[in-house]
Amino acid sequence: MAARTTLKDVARAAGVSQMTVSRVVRGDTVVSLRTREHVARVIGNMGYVPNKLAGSLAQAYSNQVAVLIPSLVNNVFASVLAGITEELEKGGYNPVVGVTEYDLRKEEAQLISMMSWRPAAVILANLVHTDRTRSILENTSVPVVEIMDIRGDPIDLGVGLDHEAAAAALADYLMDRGYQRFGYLGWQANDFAAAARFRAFRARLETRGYGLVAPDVYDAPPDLPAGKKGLEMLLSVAPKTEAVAYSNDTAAMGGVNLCLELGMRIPDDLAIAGFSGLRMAQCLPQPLTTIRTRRRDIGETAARNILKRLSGTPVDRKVDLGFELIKGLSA
Amino acid sequence: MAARTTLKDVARAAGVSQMTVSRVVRGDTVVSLRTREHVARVIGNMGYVPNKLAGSLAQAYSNQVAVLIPSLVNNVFASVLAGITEELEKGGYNPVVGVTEYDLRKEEAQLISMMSWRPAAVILANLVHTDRTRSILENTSVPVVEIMDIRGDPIDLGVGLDHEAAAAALADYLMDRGYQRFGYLGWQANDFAAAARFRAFRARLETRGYGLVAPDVYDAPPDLPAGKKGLEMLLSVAPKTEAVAYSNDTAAMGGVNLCLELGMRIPDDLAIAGFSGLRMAQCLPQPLTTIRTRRRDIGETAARNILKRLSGTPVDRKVDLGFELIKGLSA
DNA sequence: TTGTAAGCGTTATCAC
DNA sequence: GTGATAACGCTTACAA
Repeated sequence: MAARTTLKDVARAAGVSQMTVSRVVRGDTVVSLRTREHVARVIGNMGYVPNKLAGSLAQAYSNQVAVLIPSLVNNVFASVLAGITEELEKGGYNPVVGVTEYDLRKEEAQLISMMSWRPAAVILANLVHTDRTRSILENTSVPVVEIMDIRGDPIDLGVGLDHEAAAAALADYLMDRGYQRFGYLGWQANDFAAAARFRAFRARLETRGYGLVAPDVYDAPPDLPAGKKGLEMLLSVAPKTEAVAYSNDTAAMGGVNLCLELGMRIPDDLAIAGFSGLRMAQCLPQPLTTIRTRRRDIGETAARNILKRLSGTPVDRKVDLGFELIKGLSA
Repeated sequence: MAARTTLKDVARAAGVSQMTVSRVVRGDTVVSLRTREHVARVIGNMGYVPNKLAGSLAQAYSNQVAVLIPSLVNNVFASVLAGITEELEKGGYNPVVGVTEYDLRKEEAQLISMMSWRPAAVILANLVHTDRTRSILENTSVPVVEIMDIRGDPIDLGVGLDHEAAAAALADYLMDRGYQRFGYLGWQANDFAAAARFRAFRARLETRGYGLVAPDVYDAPPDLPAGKKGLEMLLSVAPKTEAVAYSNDTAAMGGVNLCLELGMRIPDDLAIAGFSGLRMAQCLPQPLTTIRTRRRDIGETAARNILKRLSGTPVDRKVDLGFELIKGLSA
């Protein structure tokens, strides 16, 4: 495409004005059918591609939606993003993805960078941000959706679940099952939702007179090998642990694996619980006891609410998609 | 941000021209230190955010790189994307991600949409595209990198591995181990790299007088449950199968799981092999026999080559990152 | 139904 | 060093 063909080129070739071509491109029906067809043909021949840079500049807004998520490798956010993408496309919007790596500074930097593209809306995770980030979001005129955790007050819109309630429900379930010596293995110290779960889990144990024998939180990606290694270390410190709660299903699968290798019986020798409700973890010989969250739904709902808001439809300020305790065979 | 502050506003407030402010924003050192500091202060106070729409329009190119990948949920592409993102950021570029769902029509639509944002470069998967897609890519003046499979001729740049060679290597290994009755379980009929592996695997068996007892290819996401179910069906058709090659590690883990449940010994009753070399699959009680690919590296290299090309440095047209046979305990 | 003119907020270019 | 001016390619508002 040596010299890009522009509206002007098409207009000249079609013998009409730029505006008429512009109208045809955008499907404006005020243009007579005759000219519309004529221009459309010329456009096809010339391989004209509209320049949205110019279009959005003229319109003050783009059809891009800024999406800031902590991690792409984490299956949870991959699902959320899939939901966002699918739903956004229905409205003709495209997600522009930024990865924050659970780092609020990076979130801020990414947001600033994205705002300069004049997105039509912003989606980001959790309710905790830097002051600068908050200030930008509070002052923007475009819709902002904070997803995942909804305990607290969203800046504009919120979609997710109550992570503390979820963790408490799991703690209750485990205590009801009769376990007494609990361990906790968490990852990604900057994952605020996970941190909230950890605190709530521990607090719930304490309200009923129990406590954590050995809590450990690592600042690393919560993958299967990590879950294995974490449990190894925990057991070396507190070998009498009866039940271990993981911050994450994938890591919990690592724990299951270690037990298999050491010949420990689950849940008799050690009970294991996860968080997320990944399909994968339900395929273990003993399906994992865990909390199922509606990840994809969170993404879809966030996107849908943006579309609603952009079209002027009233939207619920906060949407709680809830969670579900999966009573597996691992605890 | 009721009325956005623009370059003009800042200029007025600082008592200089727009151009001077523009220079300061971009870190142009021709501006005297005095004015630079002064203007920087004013910018800070006013909370000015540059409008890249306008900037890129004026410059004819943006700092966005279009990235078209088949799937986000698939861990392989999540890693590739992570590599791309990290490396691109070093050069001040941002990825704009489009998901094609292994559908060439969607790839085409996404590409057209992205080209209208005047990206600085394009990254997409595989060498197979629609005619229209090819034509757009052949005619663009920006760098284009086709990743994953490199057997064949890239339009511009290519980074990946030879999937057929990898599949053949795996077939050889399995035959050398003495297996004779092979099954194959693949997913995502439109995944061209996977399809190439399937053909190559079968072809290699045939050159040595073997063949597939039961090949099955499903058009669904290759997750763990799918791998389990696929194997169930395969064994019901061909119970005497000795070794099953999976198109994908995650699905292979499903197969391992089924064996555990059925009490089948691996690899004595059934040998299982995967593809990708996910860390997760190496944490099974019996590490999976598989082919390790350098996913993250592919992303990094693709991005690095774009940066090189954009800065005028010569670049290898095709980069083969190779693969590695992991001799696990599952086959 | 179609066209004209004036921006949108930057940057390149060339004076000063 | 700094500034005026003309693009960049489109859309809005209004005129014909």
